[in-house]
Amino acid sequence: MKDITNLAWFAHVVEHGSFSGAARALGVPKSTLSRRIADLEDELGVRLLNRTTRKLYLTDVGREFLVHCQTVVAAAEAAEQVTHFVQEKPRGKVRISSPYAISQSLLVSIMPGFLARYPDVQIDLVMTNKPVNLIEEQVDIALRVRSTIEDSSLIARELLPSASALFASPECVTRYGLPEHPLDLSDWPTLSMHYSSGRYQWSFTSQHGESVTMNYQPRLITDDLWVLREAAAEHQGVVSLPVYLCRDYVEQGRLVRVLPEWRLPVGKLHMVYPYRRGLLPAVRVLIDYLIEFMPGAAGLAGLATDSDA
Amino acid sequence: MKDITNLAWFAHVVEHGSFSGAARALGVPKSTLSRRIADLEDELGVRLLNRTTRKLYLTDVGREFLVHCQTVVAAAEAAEQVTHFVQEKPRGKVRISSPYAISQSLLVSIMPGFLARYPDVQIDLVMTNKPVNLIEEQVDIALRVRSTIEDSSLIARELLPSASALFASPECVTRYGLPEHPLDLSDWPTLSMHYSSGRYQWSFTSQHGESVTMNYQPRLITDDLWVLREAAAEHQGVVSLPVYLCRDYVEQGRLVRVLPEWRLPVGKLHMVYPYRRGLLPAVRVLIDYLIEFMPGAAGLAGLATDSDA
DNA sequence: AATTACTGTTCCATATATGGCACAATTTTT
DNA sequence: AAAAATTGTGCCATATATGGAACAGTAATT
Repeated sequence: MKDITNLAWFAHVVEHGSFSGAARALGVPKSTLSRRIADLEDELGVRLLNRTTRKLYLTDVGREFLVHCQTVVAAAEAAEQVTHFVQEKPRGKVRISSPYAISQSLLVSIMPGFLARYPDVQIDLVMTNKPVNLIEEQVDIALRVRSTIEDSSLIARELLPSASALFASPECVTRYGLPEHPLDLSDWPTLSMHYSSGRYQWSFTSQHGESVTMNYQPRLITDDLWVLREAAAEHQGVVSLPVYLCRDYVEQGRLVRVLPEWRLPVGKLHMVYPYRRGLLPAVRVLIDYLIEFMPGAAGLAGLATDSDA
Repeated sequence: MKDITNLAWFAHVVEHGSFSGAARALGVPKSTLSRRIADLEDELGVRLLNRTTRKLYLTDVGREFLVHCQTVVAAAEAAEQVTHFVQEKPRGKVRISSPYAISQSLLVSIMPGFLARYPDVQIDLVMTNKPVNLIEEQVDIALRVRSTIEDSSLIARELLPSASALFASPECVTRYGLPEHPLDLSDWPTLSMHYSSGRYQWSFTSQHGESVTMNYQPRLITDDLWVLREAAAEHQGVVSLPVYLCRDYVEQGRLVRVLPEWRLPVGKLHMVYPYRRGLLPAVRVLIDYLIEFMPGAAGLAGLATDSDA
């Protein structure tokens, strides 16, 4: 079948009872319609309509043929309807990928509000600490903590600064001595998130502008911040963690901030999504919602902002 | 919806799992396929497929959309199937129009053989003595007795000569006197078929080549030959009738041939059908069957051929 | 590690389809 | 009776879509 559109046009011609009428309804020149139906008949080797200059008569074949053509039209309209449906208001599923820590601390606190505001939207929250390929994982939005997002095929929106600092248990500090300078940490056991680069280092900046880069060999590598925090609280070593994650533990005396005068690079919580012309309303409103409410959620969760970094 | 073919192509792309595969299967360049699907997505404002260079991923919308596209494909195939069905062997209905007399004397005798030979063909025999418009009456084949068929949009096949002669009842001949010359009929009551021209005349040719044209005012005008024959047998006057129609009555002594030395123009039984590229097998075989068996049927029915005209 | 094969997309000269017009045929209106 | 309106089709300059080649990216193979 060369051009299925011809089937739909044929159905319209029959239903309007004339080429001219159907042409007007379809917004197509009647000469085109005439030729296309004639082409269709030639291709099929069968006459569908007998024409006088004034009236059309369906052939027997045409009559049976018509039924299926009408099915084509109905199915095509139903197909189009599907796309209208998800476009007229926020509807359907949105897959969002987020690291565990972010999900547990920030997302969970704002999701109820979002779900209440958009009752026809379902959220599929994929929690993972691994870097995700948005297309392969079929994810609409991903949250990432990075200093910069380099992938040009993605749109990146900066949601929050996410300051990190070094933490260790008081017991560790007692055991290894309170460090005054980054190099004092050289014989400390260290913990770290997994980095695919395989290079583990801290880049310190003092309040006077002095820079020190220090390589270290982590005793524990994992891809979950919470695990790292527990390990640190259990005296396993010193670790770089988001400030907001540790605030409670610091207040409880389970962790202390190490080298508070030296800053580590401020990461940023990014939201990334693929560049797409037709972003669905459901995805759009989640993006907007995250932009609007994530900073507030971070405040409630005690996330470090510049002022307390 | 601009081009419904795109829906079918989309379905094929999904089912093959790749543009290249679908392109090969459809016999379409993959560049065309790629562009058409992209156009479709733009037109709908929705992304149907997420592509990597190696794999395709249906979006949620695409998945729902696909169902209807598959319906389109199935319906289009079903439509095409309808046309194949009636083309692969003689099948379906054939409407044939024929004058009453021809139907009753000739067609009925050969129809059983035809119906037996082609069990999947139905014949719709429209008996009428009025001139039929093949298209408006939706007739595939019409039988007509004319000297020539002038309509160029029709294909005319000559089936038989159909000689006519004048007949009257013996009683009439006794009453008005046996005519020796056409002009002897001038005071006879006359009967005639209905002619739309409104001009009633007999054109005689003698065996010596002499021509005489005689106008007359019919006492009875009808459009059925059988009625005319009965009227003549009932002594209502002289009438021009096909020779074969009257043979039985002549043998029974109910009618006699008048002016046997003077011939009337020999009409011809024609079969006409519209010129169509795609003549269905069912129509084709009926045409062929009539050409093959009508002469024999005429012989059995005693239809006048040249030899007995 | 390097090579090969194959993916989907883009480009652009070329081939194809389009659509305004004219036309013959017919119906409706004047 | 004549004129106006409307039908479906054929024509042809023009606009649109096509499809082969090139390309960048990825997976499988060597």
